[in-house]
Amino acid sequence: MDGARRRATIHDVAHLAGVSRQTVSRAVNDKGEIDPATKERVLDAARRLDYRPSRFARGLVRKGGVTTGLVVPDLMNPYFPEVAAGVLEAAEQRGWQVVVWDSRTDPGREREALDMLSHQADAVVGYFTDADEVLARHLGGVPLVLLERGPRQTRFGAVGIDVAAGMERGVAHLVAAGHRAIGLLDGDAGAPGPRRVAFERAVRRHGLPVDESWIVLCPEHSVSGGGAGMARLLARRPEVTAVVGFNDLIAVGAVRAARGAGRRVPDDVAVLGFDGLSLGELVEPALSTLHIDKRRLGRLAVEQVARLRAGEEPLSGADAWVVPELVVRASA
Amino acid sequence: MDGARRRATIHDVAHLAGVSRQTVSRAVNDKGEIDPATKERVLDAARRLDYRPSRFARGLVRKGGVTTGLVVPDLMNPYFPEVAAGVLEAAEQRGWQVVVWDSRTDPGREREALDMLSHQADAVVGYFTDADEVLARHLGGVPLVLLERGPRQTRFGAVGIDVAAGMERGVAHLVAAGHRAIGLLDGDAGAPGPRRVAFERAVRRHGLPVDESWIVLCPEHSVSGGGAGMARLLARRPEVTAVVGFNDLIAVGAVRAARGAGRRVPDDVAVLGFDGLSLGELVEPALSTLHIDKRRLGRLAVEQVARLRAGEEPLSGADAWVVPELVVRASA
DNA sequence: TTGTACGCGTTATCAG
DNA sequence: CTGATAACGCGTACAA
Repeated sequence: MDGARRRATIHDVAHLAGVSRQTVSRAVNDKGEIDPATKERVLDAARRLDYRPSRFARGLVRKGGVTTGLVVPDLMNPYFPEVAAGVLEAAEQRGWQVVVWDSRTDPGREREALDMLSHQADAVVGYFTDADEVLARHLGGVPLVLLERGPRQTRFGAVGIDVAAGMERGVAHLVAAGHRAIGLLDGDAGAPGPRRVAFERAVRRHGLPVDESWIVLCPEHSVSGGGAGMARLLARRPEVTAVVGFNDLIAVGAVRAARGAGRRVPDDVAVLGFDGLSLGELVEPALSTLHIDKRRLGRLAVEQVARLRAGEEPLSGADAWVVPELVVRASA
Repeated sequence: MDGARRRATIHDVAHLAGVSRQTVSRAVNDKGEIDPATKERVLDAARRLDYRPSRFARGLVRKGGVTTGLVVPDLMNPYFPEVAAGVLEAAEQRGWQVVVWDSRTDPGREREALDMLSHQADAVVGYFTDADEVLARHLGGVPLVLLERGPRQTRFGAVGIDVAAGMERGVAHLVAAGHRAIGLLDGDAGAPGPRRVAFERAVRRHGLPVDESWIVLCPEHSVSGGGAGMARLLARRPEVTAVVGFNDLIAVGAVRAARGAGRRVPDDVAVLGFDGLSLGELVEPALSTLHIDKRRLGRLAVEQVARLRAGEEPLSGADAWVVPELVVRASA
């Protein structure tokens, strides 16, 4: 009839039903202490006016529930729905709700998300690339928990992944299998990320060669991005006999590119992923990978938020730190 | 120092800074009309008290932003993150935020989600199995848009998938390829769902046999669920030469089960999925499928919500109806 | 059983 | 530039 009209308030309902606002409140909230007849009359009026209590007014007086924001870089990458599932699970247990933002791996959009969430949420957890300083500026004091950042790297809450330990295991596995020419399909642009640093260290420790010629950047973090990266690596370092991918998607792309270039996997070149997506079991050959417990990551993040809010000591050490586990399948 | 203390209000800040609440408001909201010196003093006090404006109080007076709830059955199924991405995208464009719930395909949890969201959200979109009546009871008048329900099937808003048209195309393709013994790996328990109904109709139209012996139920909607279903179908109808899966995950499971049983795909048995997951391109053989534009589905749902809220006529016909597109790859 | 009066935390209006 | 005062919409003692 008229969609642009202001929404009905409790007052309107009271007026229409010929009662006081208090009575309306009782009827709507299904309290006792009200005559069934009037209650029906009130409810009817409410229905006719399409009345719904304002969640703001209600939250104001009832000390409304907790809302936390979740910022992920890319919902279409199967990795992130899994950590999101962990966050949702833990949040729900506490009766919290979570509003989700996809930043599309764009620092600008990450900041926009913060601007929004710092107003609408009681806490934020997510993936951010900016430095603490700039994050703080967009945060307005809202508690923040950074995903996949070491606790020593930020003054905010954090839940990390022990990339170094994972990479160590992965490289050791490859070396044990006899590989001496190992490449990295990296995903971190700009400064060397944890994976690259850990990779170089691990490879060096085994007395193998490493320099930037063994490392190619895959800005895409996708199967096709991995394919492109692998092609470049193959061109630059034809003698390569094993590669580890920044994540499973990239690794899968590497497998396909290797095969496309006429190499057998794992016989000619072994491929190791870093994620543990269930997708890895489905491809041919099945992907060996450093499996990360993503759900746990999400749950831990929520727990950190809870501690921050309570003013408790944040989780630390092994409790706020998930370590990748080597899963050997066919590809390596 | 003390986490359980009540949060500081604007009043506390005003008191500490020795100004009025109004001045605090001006400082915090970065309005003009305030002396830089006092502003700094106020901001300092706010910082010291860890003051953050109540989003409820603010929403109350400022006519707060729109929040919509999104309820999905299973975030770990790659299908749903994609529709979620569509919802988030469209919502963000309108400046709305969306709170996400995973119902784990449990009607009971779907209702819980409604109970919660009907209080905290201005609208809800999602997957629900209950009948209109019971949904309405948990909805308290909040606008609802049902995902993947025909507009004629509900009194709420809806965005549908033209399963019949899709299935028609799929079965036609199989028949054209010479298949005469076609099975269905269904996913809808209880009453026959749209896929099953459409399947039976399409197969019959081509003069082929159908009865429940050709149809097996996969309650799991996963790769392993599909595998189990395929195994049963193979046992019951060894002569089967083609199957269509309820979704791509189930179809992938079917492929693996078929191979495990010594059948070649697609030579001995063709497999057709129903989803269009990008995962389908990665498996071996690549999965033929009825591709659904899931992002669009999500975007349309948000658009429906917008119309509902504006009191406009909801989208209908082709505009609220996404039709699956046959993508032929290797598996069929 | 029903109504009155007040407070929740913030912003807007209008004086000063 | 700053400060009273009045909403915003609802819940809850307390009184009738």
